[in-house]
Amino acid sequence: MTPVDELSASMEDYLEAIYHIVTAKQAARAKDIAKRLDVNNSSVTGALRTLSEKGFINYAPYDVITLTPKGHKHAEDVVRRHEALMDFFTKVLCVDRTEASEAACKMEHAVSRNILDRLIRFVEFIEICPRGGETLIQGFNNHCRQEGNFITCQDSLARCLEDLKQRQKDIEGDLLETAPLNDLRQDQRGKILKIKGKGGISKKLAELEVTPGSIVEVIQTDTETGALDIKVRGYRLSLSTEEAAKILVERSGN
Amino acid sequence: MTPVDELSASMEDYLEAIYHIVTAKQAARAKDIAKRLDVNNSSVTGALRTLSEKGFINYAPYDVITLTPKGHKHAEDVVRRHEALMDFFTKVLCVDRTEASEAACKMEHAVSRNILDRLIRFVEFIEICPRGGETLIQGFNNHCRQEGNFITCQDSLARCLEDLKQRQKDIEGDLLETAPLNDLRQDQRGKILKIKGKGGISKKLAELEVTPGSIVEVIQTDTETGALDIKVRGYRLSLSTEEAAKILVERSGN
DNA sequence: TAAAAAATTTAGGCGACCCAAAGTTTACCG
DNA sequence: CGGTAAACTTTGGGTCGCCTAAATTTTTTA
Ligand SMILES: [Mn+2]
Ligand SMILES: [Mn+2]
Ligand SMILES: [Mn+2]
Ligand SMILES: [Mn+2]
Repeated sequence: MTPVDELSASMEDYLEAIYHIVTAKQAARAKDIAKRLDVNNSSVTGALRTLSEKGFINYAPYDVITLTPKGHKHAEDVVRRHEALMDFFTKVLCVDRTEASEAACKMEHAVSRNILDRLIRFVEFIEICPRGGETLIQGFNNHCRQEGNFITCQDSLARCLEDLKQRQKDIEGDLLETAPLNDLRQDQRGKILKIKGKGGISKKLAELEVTPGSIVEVIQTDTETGALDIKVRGYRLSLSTEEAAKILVERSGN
Repeated sequence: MTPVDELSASMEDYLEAIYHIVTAKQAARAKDIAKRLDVNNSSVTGALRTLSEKGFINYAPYDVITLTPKGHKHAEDVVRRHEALMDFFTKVLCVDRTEASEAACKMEHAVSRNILDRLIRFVEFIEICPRGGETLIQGFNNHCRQEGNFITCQDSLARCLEDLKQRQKDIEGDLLETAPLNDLRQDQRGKILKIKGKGGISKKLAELEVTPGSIVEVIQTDTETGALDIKVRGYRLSLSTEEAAKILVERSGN
């Protein structure tokens, strides 16, 4: 049998499914899982027993299913891999979401820690680098489609220069500003300049290798409490206003 | 049982191993395969039977193993996937070769046709695009390593502009020239400008979706016959001098 | 509250892998 | 030619993931 802390690809998919169902509703039932993964009910029971034996889920026959802390953590990791691959496929390679998600769900079990990390950083970099961004992706798309009426290196270079100069103008007009993270609104992004303090959130971010230069995206804001859901380096985090205030970012011009 | 034309991940690995062994020596023996894949001899026998039944290899008990045309074709496809992922990991993500190869060999079985295609084109694009290339990758590496002394968007953009201008100068001095593919030497690359003729090589390239704009790399040249081994869109091809002469490329400044 | 319906589990089976140990075949040498 | 070592195959046994059919439990409904 596989070691108690490890999961086969199939078991990871079950765990992932449970995670999504538990997030949407309160708890998962075997039937939901079977439907989501398109497998037979009895297959689910078998998987549940395995996951339960290994301590990933709370499960008793006929009872409702929830994740243990260990299971939750592992599920989040699977989801992170899934989303990271998905982001790369959709944002960089311009593959449509359905196909990207299917491929991601197969590949997520085979990607190594380190390569995943580089991939996340690469997408981040392409999105934020002045020579990357939208226009690079556009250029890539043209490159893919070009049939005859392509451009020479020289022309291509000239165009790139044009493009960057234009962007410089845009940015100068826009005057990028520095702001605490809690000033950002939903869907805005920023580049981390500084993380104040030593313990608490600062430590946590350091553990995740979130450093100045990393890109943060605000996923959601709670208008009442001011709490933020952010995504950084592939991780989804929730921050209180106080915590967010400690993070200084340069607003991304977008 | 899986359909007769399809192979499981495991069987693909066996096929891949056989391909490499057959390429190196004349034919493969069960023992070589077992050693290469680090599995038990008896597992190899089982795999050989399966591959033989499905028509991928020529195999008789106690005899030497070779690939059928069908097997050769499928093996080349597996290798193409392996190399494409490997290229992306090493050239773009800067992962070291050993790790890249391991990861590629796991992921190669999960990557979809379309995504593989986009990936190959992306690597090609990054290598050839003026705003991509070496300096972009360097920028990416800096982005990964930066701890505190990172750059703001504005500075970053200025640097990029500098870099592109410099490159423009380099290119102007170098004056890129147009040449038939057979003029390129080993390890040189070029961007396809035009493919002359209708049938033969032209048709074959069209089938592989090799079009003007695609990047060709010369892997090896035969000084006697002038034949070329090239790599284009992830495919390895052998061309005679006459065939190569029909392909007009713009020399890559590298 | 008892029967019907729905959900879940159990039992049994299959295919794809893999391994250890035991048995065969082959190649080669004195 | 016989003996032997190396290479190879077969046998038997185990895991994993999935399925169907049948049994069991829970929930709904009349
Ligand atoms: Mn998956
Ligand atoms: Mn997934
Ligand atoms: Mn492989
Ligand atoms: Mn491989």
